[in-house]
Amino acid sequence: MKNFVDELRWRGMLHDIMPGTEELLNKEMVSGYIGFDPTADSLGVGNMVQIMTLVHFQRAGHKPYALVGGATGRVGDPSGKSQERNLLSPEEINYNLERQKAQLEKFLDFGNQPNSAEIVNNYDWFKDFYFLDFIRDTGKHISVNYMMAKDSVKNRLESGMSFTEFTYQLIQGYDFYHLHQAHQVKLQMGGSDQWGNITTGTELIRRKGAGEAFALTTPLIKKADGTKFGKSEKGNIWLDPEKTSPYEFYQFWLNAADADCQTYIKIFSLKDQNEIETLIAEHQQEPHLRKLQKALAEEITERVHGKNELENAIEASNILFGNATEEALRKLNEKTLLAVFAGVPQHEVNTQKLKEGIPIVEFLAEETAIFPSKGEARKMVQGNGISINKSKVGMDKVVTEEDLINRKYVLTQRGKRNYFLILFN
RNA sequence: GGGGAGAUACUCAAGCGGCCAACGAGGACAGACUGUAAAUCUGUUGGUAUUCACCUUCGCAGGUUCGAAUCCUGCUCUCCCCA
Repeated sequence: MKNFVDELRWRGMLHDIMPGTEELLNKEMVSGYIGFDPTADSLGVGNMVQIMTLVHFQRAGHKPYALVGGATGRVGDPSGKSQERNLLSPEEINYNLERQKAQLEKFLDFGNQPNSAEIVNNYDWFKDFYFLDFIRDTGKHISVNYMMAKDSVKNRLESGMSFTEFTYQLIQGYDFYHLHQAHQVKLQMGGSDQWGNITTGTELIRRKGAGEAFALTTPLIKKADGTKFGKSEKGNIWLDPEKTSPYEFYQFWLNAADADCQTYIKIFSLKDQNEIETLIAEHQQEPHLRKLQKALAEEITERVHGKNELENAIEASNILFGNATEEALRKLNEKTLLAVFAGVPQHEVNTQKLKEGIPIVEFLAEETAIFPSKGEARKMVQGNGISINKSKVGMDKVVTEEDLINRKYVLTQRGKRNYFLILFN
């Protein structure tokens, strides 16, 4: 049995740990769980820290439980929230749960080993709970004073919070108790913002005389520039390829800042300590090669989206950012082309107009709405900022049938990074 | 209730009768450099027009004037001081 706590420690994934936890983990196979909140129909990279915690937990020989919050999702966790949350309908929650389950299965081993992962839904044990039973059997053990002392509650006393959210910690606490009784789960893990909720659980277990329970939290990751991890300009980075294309996903990791990717690789990579330390050392020697970002992006993209999608993402990146020429672009078949430019804004133009040829400014401003006005389009062309099919164009450019790729497409670039795929039909 | 100051483009902020599509700063976008980075340098930043030029914009509505962001009147809103 590997030392799980040590593993988290060198990876920088240990924030807080209850006394006795490490001893327990080194003594026997432990069942531990982390809860996931079904407020979105996909997990995002922000959830990956927790997923990886479970992965390392399982790799150390322990038994991971992923709890999806069918019940808690109906209440709303006030931790770290400054406002009361909107409640989702039961249908939305169920849909979200199913999607998240499928994603968890990509990371954890659900086979037939003693320490195979399991997914549980707390709605299963809460759905038949009677309110009176709950407040008698559970509420009796936890005082309001204790609940009020939690940061998640204290921080909201000024702005106000509903009774519903106030009770959240009891519900989550009861989850722990239930898993402790039903599955001998002795450890709950989570982000450091969950410490309060988790200790309500250990407290409940202790007061109900049910035995020992332990807790461990991971730090919340922040980016070096202080902004929130897990978001790009376009918004959240999701694990669902429908919501964030594998290409965008790959790019997200590839674009990580130098300072950040040293933290990330320890958290998100399954490589061992030696290998990671070597990579970091190499990265510091030659940061411009960005070995870390590449290793990180490749490993994670492959795990989440598979080898095929990773290769497509790399290929797309080479075409979009490498020195790919017009020839390389023309060599792509239609399917790859569309895959590469999935997520790029598209415009449709009538093919008839091509017979005459479309002057570049008209093409940019009127036919495709890439620019809102002709003047702006003209200035950008004069400023050497427009490429058609990877080649810079000047004011004399006229778009004709010769420019079509696969007889249907014209790739337009504003600057280096903004692509527009024009579809002729 | 009394007195004062102000409202300018994405934001801040000049301009106070013609030279104003409006100084400057920030932001944004693009170019060079670079690592698909940071920093730096350069350009663009109301619309139409290849040029001349024209149109629309300085809180809103009127007025004075050959000509108004600029002067006058009314209105709306904001801030400050005294009660």
